[in-house]
Amino acid sequence: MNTDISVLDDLRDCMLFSNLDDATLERIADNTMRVTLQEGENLFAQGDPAVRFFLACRGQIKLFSQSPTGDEKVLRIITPGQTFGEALLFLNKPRYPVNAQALKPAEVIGVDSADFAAMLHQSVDTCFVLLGTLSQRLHRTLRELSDLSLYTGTCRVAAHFAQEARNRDTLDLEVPKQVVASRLSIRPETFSRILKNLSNNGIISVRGNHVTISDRPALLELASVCNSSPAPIQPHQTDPR
Amino acid sequence: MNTDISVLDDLRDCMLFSNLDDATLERIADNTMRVTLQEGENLFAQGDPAVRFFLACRGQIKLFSQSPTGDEKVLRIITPGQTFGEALLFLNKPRYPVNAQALKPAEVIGVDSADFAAMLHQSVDTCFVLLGTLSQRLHRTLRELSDLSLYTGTCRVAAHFAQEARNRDTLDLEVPKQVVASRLSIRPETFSRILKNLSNNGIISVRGNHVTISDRPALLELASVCNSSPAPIQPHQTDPR
DNA sequence: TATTCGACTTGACCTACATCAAGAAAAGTG
DNA sequence: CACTTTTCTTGATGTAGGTCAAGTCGAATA
Repeated sequence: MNTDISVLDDLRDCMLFSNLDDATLERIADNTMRVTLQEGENLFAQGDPAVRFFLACRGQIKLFSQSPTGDEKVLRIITPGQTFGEALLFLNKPRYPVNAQALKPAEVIGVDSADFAAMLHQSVDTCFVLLGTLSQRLHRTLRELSDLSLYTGTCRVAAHFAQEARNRDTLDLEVPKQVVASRLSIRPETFSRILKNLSNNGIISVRGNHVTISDRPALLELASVCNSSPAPIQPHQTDPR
Repeated sequence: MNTDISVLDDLRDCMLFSNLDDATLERIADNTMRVTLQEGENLFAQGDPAVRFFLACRGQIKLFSQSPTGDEKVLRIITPGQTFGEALLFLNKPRYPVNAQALKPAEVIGVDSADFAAMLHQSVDTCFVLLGTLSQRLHRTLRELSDLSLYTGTCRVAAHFAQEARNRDTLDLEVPKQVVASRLSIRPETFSRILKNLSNNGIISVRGNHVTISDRPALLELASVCNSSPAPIQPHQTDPR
């Protein structure tokens, strides 16, 4: 029996559980397990039976698919407060469709799926929260899918930065560049070249994992209209002065 | 007030509504509208306010995204019995994220979203049906997304045929080849070449929209292992005899 | 049966991006 | 602070698949 008071707190902080009364929450908490992951450690692998889903409390976790040849495609970066694997609740013989690996030391709470499903039956409100979450996730995924076949790499990078920076003129890459690249379905080398190109055109400037947007209109233009890069990706374009 | 008895029947045949009692179902049916679409006619466009979702009764409808330059990416083919647009129920300011266009004369039932959401609050079972539907759709979409960056066109075609044919050794393309191509994120020209290549290798044979699988093991091999085509796509490989 | 129109195919060519192979920078580590 | 390891960058080159243009085929229409 899990009497760890902090589990309750962590659950309560999460939208998905916020509609449940204390008694219900405690029952769920009883069947949870806290898992600590070191950087690079795997939480589960593609194909593993999925008897529980997770709430991230600390660190970062990447969800990624893998081809037989070992190539990876990062599908999602989990940050604290997010849940993952809940969608599997509703499949009959659920197995994780992706790998989960910690990008930095992480801590997650594993919630028993069957247990939670039973609770769900008692709370329509929670059903609605979950429905909302899954809907948004579905739309975002569909958008990524169409973006991938409709837009070039440069364009997807521009759109990503534009969204990531929202109203600010600066943003930090919270994960290694190669991971960002994979999320955008771009090879690290190509991603590097795209960044350089955008820099050379005075649209952004990059220092380490820190990106400054110097020409937002141009970035937005690229993000929307873009089909071919404005100045195609060139090797060593020197600043003519 | 919609007293059309056939609407009730059509709703009842659909999983999403099958758990509702007659009274509830009739209340929903009262607020539905039957829409008949000619081939090529649009049901809604990307960006339209989404006040209702739909149940397809007849025909085929393609859901597709469009780039500023007019390029299309087909995301889903709707067939009779399927619902679409329900996920928008749970967004605050819902707009259709895709275009919907009839591929052949079609008939759909439009269900008022707010109306249905209210009903949903009364039926946890229906929530679960919906959760199941959205989960599966999410997983399929995620798989397509990773397949797109991990596998070649040939491989995606092989996988598509393998799945479409399940246990049979034959399958019919239910939509124009260019639409299948777009679903697989392949240009019509390339799709044509891939089909020819698979034919030349004796893996399938194609006559019109009819595909026969002549070498299933080879097809499955391609579908799983494939990163480069086994015999790369060649122009006019003649049968050497 | 001729004719039109769209869907499909084929060829020639091109390009965005991947791959391979070194370096250069960071980031850890002893 | 040297030393290793990993990440990132850069260049040279290759290729899957896109683009453009010209057929060909087939179904629908006249």
